[in-house]
Parts: sequence; structure tokens; C-alpha cells
Amino acid sequence: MKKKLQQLLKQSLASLVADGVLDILVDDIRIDHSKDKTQGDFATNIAMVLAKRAGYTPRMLAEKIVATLPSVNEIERIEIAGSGFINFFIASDSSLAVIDKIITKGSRYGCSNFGNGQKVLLEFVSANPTGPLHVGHGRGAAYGATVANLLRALGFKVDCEYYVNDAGRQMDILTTSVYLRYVKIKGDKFPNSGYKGDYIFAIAKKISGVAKLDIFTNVCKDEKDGGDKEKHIDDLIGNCKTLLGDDYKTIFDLAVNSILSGIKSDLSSFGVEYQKWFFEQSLVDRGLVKSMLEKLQMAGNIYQKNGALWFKTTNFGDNSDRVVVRDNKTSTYFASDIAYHSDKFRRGYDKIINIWGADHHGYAPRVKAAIKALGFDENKLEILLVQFAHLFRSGVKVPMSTRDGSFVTLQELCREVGIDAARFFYVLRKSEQHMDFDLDLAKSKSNENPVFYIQYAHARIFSVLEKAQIHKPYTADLTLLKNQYECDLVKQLNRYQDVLQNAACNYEPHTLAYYLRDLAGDFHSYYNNSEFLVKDKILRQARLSLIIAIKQILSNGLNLLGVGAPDKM
RNA sequence: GUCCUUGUGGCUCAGCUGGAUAGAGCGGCCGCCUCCUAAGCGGCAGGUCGCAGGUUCAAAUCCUGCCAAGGACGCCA
Repeated sequence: MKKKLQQLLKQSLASLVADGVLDILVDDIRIDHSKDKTQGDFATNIAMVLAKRAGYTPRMLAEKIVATLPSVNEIERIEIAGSGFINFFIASDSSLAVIDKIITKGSRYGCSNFGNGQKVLLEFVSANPTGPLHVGHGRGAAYGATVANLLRALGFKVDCEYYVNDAGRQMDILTTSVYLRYVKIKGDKFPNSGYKGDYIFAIAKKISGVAKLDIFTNVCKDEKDGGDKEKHIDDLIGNCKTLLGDDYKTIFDLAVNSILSGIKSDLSSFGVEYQKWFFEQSLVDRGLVKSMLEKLQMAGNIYQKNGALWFKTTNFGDNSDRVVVRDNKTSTYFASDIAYHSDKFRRGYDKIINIWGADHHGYAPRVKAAIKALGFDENKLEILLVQFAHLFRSGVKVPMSTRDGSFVTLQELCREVGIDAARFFYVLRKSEQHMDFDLDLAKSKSNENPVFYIQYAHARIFSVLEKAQIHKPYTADLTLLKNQYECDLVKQLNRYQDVLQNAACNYEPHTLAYYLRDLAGDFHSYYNNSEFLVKDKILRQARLSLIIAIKQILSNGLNLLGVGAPDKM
């Protein structure tokens, strides 16, 4: 309908251009769903936008536009209002048609081929495998999964990917932490920088047949003893590696695998599925980091300084050059990441989306710089930042640190508030909004979570249909739907398609969540003010058709958000 | 110091590609189940849209400056 109106307006403007009223044809004609029913169904501000250029007052220009507008059946009437808005009132049978469309298409309603099969790579969460996923990670997981669902609904071909950082120093710290828990040094002889969580003990318990050695000989003092905690842990790692030999790798693999399998199952039960788990180590194994460095070197983008190799990212928009190989000859995380991104580009995607925590925003320029330097199109890369979720308990902020072992896991959260509520809660805030997650509130008053409000509407409709013994769709005389509640609902249903498209294209799942709540709200009002199971069979059928359509949209929308639509509550 | 994000009723947030009287939930107060699920509905109270300028027919929305909160500025990942 929106498109149709744009088309008509375009024709009208074209004829005004021909008459010399306007000097130029504009392409971008904005059509909005009217907020207020007295303002019709759709409105455009085009007359106000063009008034000055045409030399008329907005209202006068609006008159001219309306006068030259071709008349079509779908438009019942047109009004000029306010300072020059043109309001369109859509013929009711045209609006009502949406009900049949929804019922016919069912769970496919809302899907389109807008994306035209374009291939999208969506990377999200990618938390280091040094501990279980916690509440902070949940937001990225819920957001990413929902964006994927939305894009797929619009006809994009989306691959979700998790980048596993299994090659850095943190993994060595993890391995050494596990070994120390296995050895069980008496007292509190555990490094400040080690991973202190209880899950480390659980992994350590799985080790058998490895010698229990003292790795504290000849190490730098820890911080609490007046030393350097970073040097301390590095020395411990060194001892651990040399003393354990092959057993080190065994413990390393055990640690990574147990943590990773936990992450995988947590995400899976959170309703988040990945097409690919990409290991940083695989880049090294395949020699991609090395070949990438060679490529940059040949292009003259690498120089040596203080014993390290630097990538001249400042040539490509970064504000400082970056080290890719340290003076101890090990390559940096950034080096792997360049190789990773060039691998992503080589895989032939039309769009590459990275969802990162907001703390990584400063990292974006150097990645984009690398992409440019390697000759890829940096416009294909979209970096979406998700702000942190701060967890509060009894009004006090709960620190979230994997290293210190102080965190609430995603699994615990789901157990306490339920998966539906958690998924919905995360996605209800726009991603760049700093989010406060009050655990006590979420737990003690979980019934007040808006997700139940929406699910309740769905369950209520199911219950009505069950009472009416309606199990399959049928046709009805929809023109009987004309009270105010029904008009509002029909209008709301007509918005769904646009809501989906906007939510997907702008990567804003929260707009869908708000839409669903509005729709549910309109339904609840209707429910409390109109009877569905009336004696008049024709009217009953019409009303039931309407609520069947509502139920379908609630279900479709909730599904996209990764939330269930229960029949009974 | 530089850069990013945020600042909207008591609280948590929508609205921000400029538009028609600034919305919702929670909390507070008052009503509604002999009737399809009261996890619901209706009503009331409550807002200088951080502050100050500017652009425009029109600014919560765009621009500038300032204030406040969070974050980023590593040979960490």
C-alpha cells in the first residue's frame, strides 16, 4: 500500500513538473503510518518539504498535489490537515484484505524476498573459551540470533559464526590455572592473574595420570608478594610447559574442549544456533597468518621498529600503527584477526557483519584499515556494537569477571527467569542502550515481564478458538469488522510487514518487540470490550478470523525473537 | 587529553533517516470477573525531553558548546 501511494504521488508530482509548478522531481517520498485515526491510515509531508521550492504555502501545494492525484479504489478519501499533511484514508475492504493474507500464508506471513538471497556472514558472541558464558554475553547472543532470524525472514541467506580464540596467552593462563587446581597446592598459592572460578576445579577433576609437580620454582614474585603478577603468571606458564611436556597439550585440550562444549550447549539451549565454529588456531595451522603478513609486506605496509613488526594502519585511516609480530616473534591477536577477516572476505559474502561488545569500538578502525590494505571492499563490513548489560542484585552492581570467577552464568539466568523472558528482556532494549538487568526484579516479578503479556494474548486467543471449536481457517464477511477496536487491530496488522523490514534493515530487533506488545495490548482491549462467541454466526466468523490473524502475527513475531508462543498459560 | 555511547515522568525505557496534543511498562491512587484465561481491562496523578545557543514553516529528533554517567585509547584478547 505504501508503495502504491508513493507511486501515485510520484505521478502527481510528475504532472506538476510538467505544468511548471515544480522544477524538479523528487524520488524520496516519505509515507508514514498515521498515529491517530483521525489522521487516516497513511500520511505524507511531501507538500511541506516542497512548498518553499515551489513558491506556494504547504497547504496550497498540497491542494495541487491532491487535485492531480489519480483516483483509485483503494483510497476512500484524502484530507489535507495541519500545516500541510496529506492524509490518506484507505478503503476498509482494502485494509481488511490483510486478514485473509495472514491466514493463508500462516507462519510464512511477513517473509519476503527483499534480501534476494544475498549472502550474509554474521559473527557474534565469540567469547574467549576461558569460562562459561555469563549474563554479559547473553545480550550479544540474543541480539545476534534475532538479527539472523530477521534477515532470514527477509530473504537473506545468513550464516552465523562463532570465532574461537583458542590460540592466545589467555589459553595458557587457563591451562596453567587448571593444572594448579589439579595439583592442589596447599594454602592460597594461586596466581593473582589465574582463573579463579569453581569451574576450573571441575575441569581439573577430569585429569588423571599426570605428574603433580611444583611449578613455583624460579618464578617472579606475585603481586601480593610485591612482584609483577603478569611476569609471575608468564613464568608459571613457562615452567608448566617445560615440566609437563606432552601432558601440557593434553590439559590444554581438555580445558578448551570442556569449556567450549559448555558454551555450545548453553547457546543451544538459549535457542542460538551456529553454522560454523571458526578456530583461531586453524588460521595459524593453515599458514594464513603468515601469508597475510607476506602480502602486507610486499605491498610495503609493514615496517620494523624496536624489534617488532608494525603494520602501517595509519595509511588506511587508523590513528596509530599496530604491532602484528612482537619482538619475541609471536604474532598478535590483531594479526590473526586480519587473517580471519580476509578469510571471511574470500568466502564470498555480500555482507559481513560483526557484532562486538561496545568495549571493542576502538578496535574497528584498524580492522577496516587492514581490509582496505588487503584490497577488499570495506563497505561490505558492518560492525555493530552492543553495550554491556550491567547486572544488579539488591540494587548493587554485580561485578562480572571471568578471571575472578565472579559472574552469574547465562545458564543460571535462564533457569531463574526462563528462556523466553531472558531472550525477550535482552532484545527489548536497543543495542546501543546501556542496559541494567535487575536480577531480583526479573526473578521475583517475572510475571510482570512484558513477554508474558504478549504470550498471554496468544494463549487467550487459542482458548477462545478451542471453545469455538475452530481448528482450521475459513472465509468470513470481514466488512462486519468495524468497531473501533477492530479498526485499530486491522491497522496494526497492516503495519507488520513494514515493522519487520525496518527491524531487519536497521538491525533493530527491539522495534519488533515493541510492536508485538502494542498488538497484544490492542487485542487485550478488544477482548475486554467485545464478545467473540456471539450468537450471530456471520459476525462470529468475522471476529474469529480477525483474532486468528492476530494469533498468527503474535506467533510469527515471537518466533523471530526466539520466544515461544504457548497455547496455554 | 582524544574518541564512542547514553542523558525523556519516582524507577526502567520507546520515540531520534526533523512533523500534527511527547508514549509504554513498573510503582502510586480509583474502578471492573453470575460473562470467551483478571498474567487482563478502564480511569486518575506524574515530564523545563541534561543545560545553553543555532539551523527551519516545524526540533526530544539536526549542528555547536558545556555538564553528567559508562566505555575505549597495549608488543592483552
